[in-house]
Amino acid sequence: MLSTTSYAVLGMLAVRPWSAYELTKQMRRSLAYCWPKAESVLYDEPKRLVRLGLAGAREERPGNGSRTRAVYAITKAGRAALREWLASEPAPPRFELEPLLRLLYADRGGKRDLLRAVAAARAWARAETERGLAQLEEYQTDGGPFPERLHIIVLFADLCARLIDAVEEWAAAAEAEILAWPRTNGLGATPATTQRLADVIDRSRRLLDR
Amino acid sequence: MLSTTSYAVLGMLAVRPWSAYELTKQMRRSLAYCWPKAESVLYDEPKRLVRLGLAGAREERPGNGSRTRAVYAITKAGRAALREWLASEPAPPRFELEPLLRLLYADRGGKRDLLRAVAAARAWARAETERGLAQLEEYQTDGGPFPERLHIIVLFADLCARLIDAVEEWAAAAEAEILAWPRTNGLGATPATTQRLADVIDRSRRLLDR
DNA sequence: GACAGCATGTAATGAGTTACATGATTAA
DNA sequence: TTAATCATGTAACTCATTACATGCTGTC
Repeated sequence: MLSTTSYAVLGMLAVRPWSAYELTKQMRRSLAYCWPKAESVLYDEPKRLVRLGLAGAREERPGNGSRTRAVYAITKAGRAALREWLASEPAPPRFELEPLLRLLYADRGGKRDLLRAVAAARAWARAETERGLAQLEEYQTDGGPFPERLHIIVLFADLCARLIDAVEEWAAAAEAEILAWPRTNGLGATPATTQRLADVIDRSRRLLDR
Repeated sequence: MLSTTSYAVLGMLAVRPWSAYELTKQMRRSLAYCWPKAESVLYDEPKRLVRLGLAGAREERPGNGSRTRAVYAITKAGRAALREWLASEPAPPRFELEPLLRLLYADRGGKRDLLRAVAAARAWARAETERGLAQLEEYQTDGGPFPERLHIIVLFADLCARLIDAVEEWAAAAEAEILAWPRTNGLGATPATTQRLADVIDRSRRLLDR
């Protein structure tokens, strides 16, 4: 009856209490990599958790007389619900890649269009790597905000980085290949395509053999 | 005003005409990898495209007297809209990984729970690889249903395979590390964590240096 | 001749995003 | 002192999923 998103928020509250705004900041550092949502979710979802008794809200007037805000904390019942969810079966991964969608129909557009989509993917990957690297260096120097959770955080970052790397490496190779295309449509099995197909099959076979 | 999902469907109609049911079959072979949606979308969305004049519907009584069905085909206006969309800037990738979300809060559950989530990711990756491999071998032997589009399809499959590989490789490594954990919480910077952190940073730096 | 499964849809509900609103703080 | 940005939220609307409905087709 709760959505996965509810548990995503509940899990953050299990780490420590946060205001909605603080949750949005933290989301960019962690949740966004595995469960991306709009910020407004972090204002709505905690209210629902409170209604269900899984979290509590405390009105707070931070510092000197500024606007009051709600700070949410997990409850005993909330921890129990989270434990129960953690013991259940996870849903499979889902990748949303608009640049790849554009590739799929690239034969209806120009080379320019396709190169732009691939470049966008690559630029995204490089930017994410840069952001991620900064965060990781923080962990290395001072342990970050939750040093006792570092064993989890680093394992988490490892997969994120691998996925982002995969996008970058692919985009670089794709760019090179597409540049050599005379046009976008009707090429079929070019030598490069045949070679790449063999490579992909090879990699897949090796993976399954492990 | 149209959603990306609309263009995803419009793009399929640009390849050839399909009935809604045929679209759902095809979705499993391509769209699902970059733009996963429920099947019902493929019954609703074409109607919208027809309302907007971007597609046409033809009632068809397939074969011998079975139930009639709608077959959708793109129109001139539809091709123009698709071309225009292809020339626009794509949205950035988004990864939804519930197993990774569970890792993020793994210190609230047992090792058993975490290992299950990681195993689910790994099993998913292996199953996808198997499915993908079968499809790729088809392309290799007979060119598949759209041989003139193979240059696109193989480039598409390349990224899909890389992403799935990344999940599998990570899951295998993660499984090994987690098995060696004495518990899920409070470990912080273990030797394995420190090493892995250094490795991830290293990979990121090398990527940015390219 | 009934039961499973394929093919074709529809409707209700819930999730998620975008756009807006408003108060406080800081920098020019 | 105005403008920009941060901080805190709300509302409208769209999108997406889940569950259901129904007819046909083969098979036991």
